[in-house]
Amino acid sequence: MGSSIIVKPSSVDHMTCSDPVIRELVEVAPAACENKEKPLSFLRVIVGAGRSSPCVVLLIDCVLSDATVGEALVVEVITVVGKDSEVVCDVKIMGDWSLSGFFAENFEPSFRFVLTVSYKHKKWRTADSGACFLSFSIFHSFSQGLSEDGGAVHEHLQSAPELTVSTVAESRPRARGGQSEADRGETRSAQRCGRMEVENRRNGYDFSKPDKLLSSGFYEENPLQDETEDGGERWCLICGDRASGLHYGIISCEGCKGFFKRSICNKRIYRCSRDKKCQMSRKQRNRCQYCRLQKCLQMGMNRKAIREDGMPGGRNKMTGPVQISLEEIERIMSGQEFKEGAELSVSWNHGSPGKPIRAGAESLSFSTLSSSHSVDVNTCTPLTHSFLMCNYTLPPPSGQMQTHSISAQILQTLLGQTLAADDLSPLRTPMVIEDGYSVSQSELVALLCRLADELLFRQIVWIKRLPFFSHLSITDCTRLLGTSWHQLILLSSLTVHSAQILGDLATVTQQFVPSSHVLQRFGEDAMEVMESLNFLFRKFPQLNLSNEEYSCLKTLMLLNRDTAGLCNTSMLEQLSEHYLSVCRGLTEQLHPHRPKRFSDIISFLSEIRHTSGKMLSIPLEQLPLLLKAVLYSCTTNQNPWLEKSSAFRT
Amino acid sequence: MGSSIIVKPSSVDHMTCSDPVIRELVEVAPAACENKEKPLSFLRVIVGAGRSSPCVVLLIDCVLSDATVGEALVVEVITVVGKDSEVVCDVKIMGDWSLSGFFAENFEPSFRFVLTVSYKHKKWRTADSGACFLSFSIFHSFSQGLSEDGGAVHEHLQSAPELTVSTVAESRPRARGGQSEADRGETRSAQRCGRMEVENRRNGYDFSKPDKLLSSGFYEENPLQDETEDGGERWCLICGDRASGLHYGIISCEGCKGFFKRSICNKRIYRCSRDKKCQMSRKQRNRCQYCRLQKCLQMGMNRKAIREDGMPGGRNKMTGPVQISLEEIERIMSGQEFKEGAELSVSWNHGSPGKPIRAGAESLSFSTLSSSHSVDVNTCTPLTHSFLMCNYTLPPPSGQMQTHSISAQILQTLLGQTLAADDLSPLRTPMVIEDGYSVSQSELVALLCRLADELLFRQIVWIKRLPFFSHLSITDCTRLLGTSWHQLILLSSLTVHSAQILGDLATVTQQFVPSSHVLQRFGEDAMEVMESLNFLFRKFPQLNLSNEEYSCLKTLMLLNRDTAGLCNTSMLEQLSEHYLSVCRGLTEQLHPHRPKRFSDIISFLSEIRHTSGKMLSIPLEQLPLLLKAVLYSCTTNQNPWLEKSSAFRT
DNA sequence: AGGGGTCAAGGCTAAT
DNA sequence: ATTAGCCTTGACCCCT
Ligand SMILES: [Zn+2]
Ligand SMILES: [Zn+2]
Ligand SMILES: [Zn+2]
Ligand SMILES: [Zn+2]
Repeated sequence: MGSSIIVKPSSVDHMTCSDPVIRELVEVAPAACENKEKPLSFLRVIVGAGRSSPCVVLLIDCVLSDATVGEALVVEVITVVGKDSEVVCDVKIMGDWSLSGFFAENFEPSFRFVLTVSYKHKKWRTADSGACFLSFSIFHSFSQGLSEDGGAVHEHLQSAPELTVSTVAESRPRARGGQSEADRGETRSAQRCGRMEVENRRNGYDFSKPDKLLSSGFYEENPLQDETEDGGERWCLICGDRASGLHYGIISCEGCKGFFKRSICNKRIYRCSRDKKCQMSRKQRNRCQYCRLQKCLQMGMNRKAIREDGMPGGRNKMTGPVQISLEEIERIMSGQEFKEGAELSVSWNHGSPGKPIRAGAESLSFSTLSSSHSVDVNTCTPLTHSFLMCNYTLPPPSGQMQTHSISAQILQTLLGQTLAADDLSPLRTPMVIEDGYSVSQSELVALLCRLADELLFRQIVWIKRLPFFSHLSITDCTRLLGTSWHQLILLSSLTVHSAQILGDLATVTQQFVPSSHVLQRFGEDAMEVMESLNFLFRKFPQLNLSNEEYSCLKTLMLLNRDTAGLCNTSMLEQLSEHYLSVCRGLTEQLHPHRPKRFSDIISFLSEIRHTSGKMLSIPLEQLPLLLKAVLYSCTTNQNPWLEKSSAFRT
Repeated sequence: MGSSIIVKPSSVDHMTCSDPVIRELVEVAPAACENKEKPLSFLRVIVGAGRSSPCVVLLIDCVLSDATVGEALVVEVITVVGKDSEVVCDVKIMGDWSLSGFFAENFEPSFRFVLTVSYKHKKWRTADSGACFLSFSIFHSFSQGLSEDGGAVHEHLQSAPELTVSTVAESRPRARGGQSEADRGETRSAQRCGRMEVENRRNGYDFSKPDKLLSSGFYEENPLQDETEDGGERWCLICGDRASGLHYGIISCEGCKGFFKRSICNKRIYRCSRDKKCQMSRKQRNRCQYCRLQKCLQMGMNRKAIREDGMPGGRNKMTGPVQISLEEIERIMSGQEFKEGAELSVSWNHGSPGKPIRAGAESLSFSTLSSSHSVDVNTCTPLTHSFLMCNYTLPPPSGQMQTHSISAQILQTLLGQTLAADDLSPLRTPMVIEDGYSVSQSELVALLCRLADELLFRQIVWIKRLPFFSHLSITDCTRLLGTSWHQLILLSSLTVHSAQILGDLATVTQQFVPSSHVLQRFGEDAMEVMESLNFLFRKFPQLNLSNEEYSCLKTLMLLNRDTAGLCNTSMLEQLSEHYLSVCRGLTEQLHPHRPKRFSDIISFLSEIRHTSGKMLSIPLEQLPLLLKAVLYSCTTNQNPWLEKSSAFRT
């Protein structure tokens, strides 16, 4: 019979919390010994981070019957996105295998792979992994190493129980290492239908019950991914109920679909009896029609997807989600719909109340901008670098007379490109829970990790879209990102995504009750970070940053001069100075009566850098409590950021 | 600049209502004078009828700049079907050009052509005309000349306004003749994109909006046509929506395709909440599933084309349309489907209610027929003509004992061939309109012309398939057809196509509101024809003609002894007598208890001849009202032909 | 080219 | 009257 061993990736202590990727095993070679023991009965792949450089490591966790440690298991990896080469490599059973140089060489924020495993003259192939996204942990360990002692994530991992316990299929030899979990009914039934299931997930979050808190959301929504659903379900972006697919452009449930249809078709006008901030959930959604329709529009439901002729069936040609401005939403909600082209919203200085930057104001009209305001670019650093001159056919700033047109040009080229690079749409990571659902520590950790992953993904995509990206080396890009990723994420959370953070995420954290263990360990560092975040979430939005200022700031953060080991420092410094000048110009143009505004912004930039750096040293297990405290403080007693109070407007 | 003249085909007063054929002009010779005025800026070809013989005349309507009347315009015609010769001919600008002897020489019901035009050292070529079908007008003027004064069609044409006004492309010289319609925005834009458009269509029907009432339907559906789509589209035989091709044997839309698939696969049983006569259109088709499936089956959708294995095999030419009986349809619809072979339907004497002859009973089983009934061929005129003996290996009627087998033989040869010659499938001319669409006079005229064209086409095809066709001279054939075409068309309308006439066409006519002008001119002749048609549409179906009787009758009509100028009169007379005998035998065999039935049938034959002859003298513009009145009368107050009332059965 | 499948449209209707 | 689960539909897609 032979003994079976369980291969643990326990040697990999630098691995953090990306989800284990596990797929159905497809036997490639004909099964020679059909009913006998399968030599390889279980295999899962865990996507980890490299130890010495920010790269992807695939950890192969498998169960082999009749094997001895050190035996050769041939693993062939075919990455579909990223490196397109087919690599054959001998892997020791207890080893890991790194997608050598992945990301560090191509700056791809996502990839997919197929593994072919040979062992004892048999061959298996895993199903396509689907889209895998870089985990923020790839940078986390580095940034930690640079700043603090680096034990935080490790510690969290150590506390996760039975990370690698796995069971053997039908033949069921005695399982070693950890209690025998193979006796559970679900495991057996899962195996019977030919799928492998993971018994214990990282962070202890039970991914097999996605209807509780989270689903794959961002991970599965990406166009990269194909139909490898694996029981994954979608959740309504409006109320968090089980979604039945895309409706009017966004993932939503039958209820919200029908509600939106009825509201728009019948031109219904609702009224909120409270403060137009009613929370949406499965149970609560019917309490306020006004807020429900508001959220439908905020989340991007597209009125154009409603058929005029009422013919069912068929497919719409071009109906994605539509991001419209708050004023536009208000206008629709109040029935003041008028002429065509109202969908094109201009996101600032239109008497717009509240927060001009937020998910949903993507379509900014530059012509409006450049004709009503002019930024004096002559005070900006002159652009001398070739790509700034050639690629965008920018005329040289040769005199005072052309200020206006040059300003428009620049806005439409460099700043415009920079602004357009950013994805201002709402975060896809589901942050909606059922009414009274109690959120556990591990669930909240998982949610935060996912949020961080999505935010990181967006930053990488943004960088790749920046007008100067192609002029940077991948090495420099990686270095810049390695230094600034947490700053960029925090800045995004404070601005574009603040509504979701202070709204949906805050709601989730309120349903989390920290354990006494966590409470006891909440230390000085965490307190300090809490204070800083509190300050930032309360004060930063008061700046009322425009989208353009935000773009400049984020670029400035990326182009951090403190980053070590850069090659093309001169260009980066020039760029940095240029964006600084543009930002100053914009600020002074938009708020001429507030001379201190620009220096305030720069101070905030510094504060964000400092705070995000300190956050890295906070153990992951403390973050749920930390966030709960911050978000509670910022959303309960008079919160000016979610109100449209004019007291804080200039 | 030179003056431009507009060439009118105004001298052609014998032209009737075929659609103008107009195609994009393709310049063959390199454009020597690019930006200058084009010598030939507009050309359209109108297919007309010859004056002195039933043949096709191509009328060239063109605009020439800098030309004088009488100048030579060389037109080369390449007919693709029909005469394959290339003819070069000098054409005076104001002349017409006749496809000399076309049809009179080859009896082809359709043709296509390419024109090459030379003028002032430049050369153009029109795009392939696509399939052109003989218009019934080719015979109409002759039949008129034979019977009445012949002014009817002419009169209609005169009332059509600005038949030949055409505009000049880009250069736009002053247009002469009729008000300048070139100022209309659509015309200009149409010209801008390089296509020639006709401003005023014959009959005033706007062919550029095919979704309104009619489309090319029958014209473009013919296999003669290749991929010269030229905006030509196909239309669902069930609902009139835009078709996406052949599905389950017939031209149909995606919706009806999917509906049929789901209905059959899931063995759905529907119920009609009304009278099982719900009209089908794009808008209405979803109102009654029962009637939709019924029409799918009526129109010939083939359940065998649905794959049981689920494999998406496409190239299956074995699955054409299937015509099944009403009972069979009812059985399918009610879910009483049982064993195999039910598809083979016998269309008579099965206790079949209503009308055994109708579009949809093509697959008649002769074996069943010959074994259960025997027609005494010894009472028939003996067949002596050679082709009846040789071509079909018919044993001579040598004794009484073989009556049975001879009968079967004859049925399978002469009568069988005659029956098989006819195309019993539904008419392809679209007769489905949107719900509340109001049909105009000119639209209805155009529809009736198209119907007549298609019915004539079918008669020509039928004649060419008749067992004795190859033994007739083309001259005789043409003469026979010239005498009987309207009789054949009316007979078809009363029998095979009565369901479509009394159904779809009746519906269209109900949407037509005649003008006071038309109402006032509705004279005595029209009243008389109306009475006759009323009688025929009400009484003729009560005969319950079988397909075989119908075939005999139609052949008898064709072989009219009154036709003048025939060559081979002896054979024709013998054939006529033979078919008369066969018909009498069939009638007595099938209805032994109704001795007067045969003479009734012959009386009807006479009545049909009389009525169709009188119809020729009715001005075309009176036909919409006439048809509306007849069809309204026949479909509203108790109509036994569309019901399955057993009161009228034998 | 014409099968089958997909999945967001609209429709229906019992609960509320 | 509103809601939402479930059903029907059909334009577009992939497959052979
Ligand atoms: Zn919802
Ligand atoms: Zn509300
Ligand atoms: Zn249809
Ligand atoms: Zn019906």
